[in-house]
Amino acid sequence: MSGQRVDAARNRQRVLDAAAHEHARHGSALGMQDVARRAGVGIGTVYRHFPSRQALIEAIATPFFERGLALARSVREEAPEGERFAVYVREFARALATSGVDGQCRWDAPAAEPVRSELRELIGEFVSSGRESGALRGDVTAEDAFALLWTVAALVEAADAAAPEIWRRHIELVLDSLRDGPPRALEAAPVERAQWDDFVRAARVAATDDPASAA
Amino acid sequence: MSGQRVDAARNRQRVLDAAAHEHARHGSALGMQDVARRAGVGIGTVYRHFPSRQALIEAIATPFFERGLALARSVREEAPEGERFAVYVREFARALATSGVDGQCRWDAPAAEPVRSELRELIGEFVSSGRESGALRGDVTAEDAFALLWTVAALVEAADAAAPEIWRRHIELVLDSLRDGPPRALEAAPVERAQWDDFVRAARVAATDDPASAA
DNA sequence: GCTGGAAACGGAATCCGGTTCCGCTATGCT
DNA sequence: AGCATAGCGGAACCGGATTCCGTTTCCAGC
Repeated sequence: MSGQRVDAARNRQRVLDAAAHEHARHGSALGMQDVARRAGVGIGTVYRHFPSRQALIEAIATPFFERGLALARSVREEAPEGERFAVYVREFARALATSGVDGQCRWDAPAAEPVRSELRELIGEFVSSGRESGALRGDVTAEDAFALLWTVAALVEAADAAAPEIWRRHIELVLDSLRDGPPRALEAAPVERAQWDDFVRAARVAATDDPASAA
Repeated sequence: MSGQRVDAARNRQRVLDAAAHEHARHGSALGMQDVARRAGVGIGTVYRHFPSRQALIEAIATPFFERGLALARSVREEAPEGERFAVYVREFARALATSGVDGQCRWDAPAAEPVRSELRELIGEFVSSGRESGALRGDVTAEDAFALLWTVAALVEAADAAAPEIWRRHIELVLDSLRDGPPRALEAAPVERAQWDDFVRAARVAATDDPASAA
């Protein structure tokens, strides 16, 4: 892997760049032919570096996973013990909403295992420190927190950038369910019916497919 | 639509039956050729009745949506005012887990609009009656309830039948966030790390694709 | 009951996009 | 410079959705 020819390394990078560009436009529906053309290489070359479309997509997604992990690390450094999990969920959602990743390159991709594993550690820490400092209910587990992260990801993904109000409010609501003590008044503004309709519409389009637009 | 030939009506039904059968086996990855063969008709006939694969899948999913709606109606009749939303969420999750529907035929399909619309009405009723009877927090809206349903659906879908403990527990947790008064002790058993791993594995397979198995 | 023509049908042909294959080329080591 | 080989390009292959059109079936009118 280290002893590869310089031109090979250069091409690999070109493909990666081209793929990122295509992915930004067409989501995970990107075409291999298009990637090859944009990278200025043959399709064979694309397949030399990434054995399948799926592998290519995962390769693009990797930086995103790493950013998610880096985010968790910085939350551990900077947020007060009791608030870490809540802060992370909010930041995670924001990152996801702006990242443009979609279902095909979820964080459950096999290649992301080490990242996910470390993230699990961190979430576990957040939960236990939250419990110890009395901010989280005593019966909440790391797995609960993970499940919550999972559902938040699904909601954000469906809403995309279309309707951040939806997931912002929902996050506050469910974070409340983990909090120790009586529920607080929601700070987020209630979601209007019209916003909700936009959300559903956007999710529908995303589910159907994305013939997307140009730019 | 009413004045169609009898053979056409018969064939349409055959296609629908065959498609349901294939869908049970291969999920939304069902093949048009296979459907045609099993129905004993030509592919052209399949396309005459359902203009695209997507349309066919939605047609199969319709009964599921209707069952979801029927479920809501019976909950309205049979559950006490304060409990209706909670009961519905649990039943909805159970139905989803056993229905075999997957992402491709989400309840956001355009064809399901009338069903979804009536469901929205019912959910709205559940929420307001729950609030009035003091079971739900005063600041919870129908849209909050919908968002919760959405996330639960995502979690159940990912977990499939693989790990019901995951979503059962999560549902109790988030229902708590809507409940008025202090959080109760969770009745559901905590999720073991091993169960969680199974869940992630299952979700990963589902996301990758479903080459499924035979039966 | 017979017939004209519209509605349906069947399935070969087409389109499309991912993947494979293999002869050719550029690299870098001796 | 010469050679072994990693790497390249892109035509060919393949599977699956969709289209097209000649043929068949139904049924309303005679």
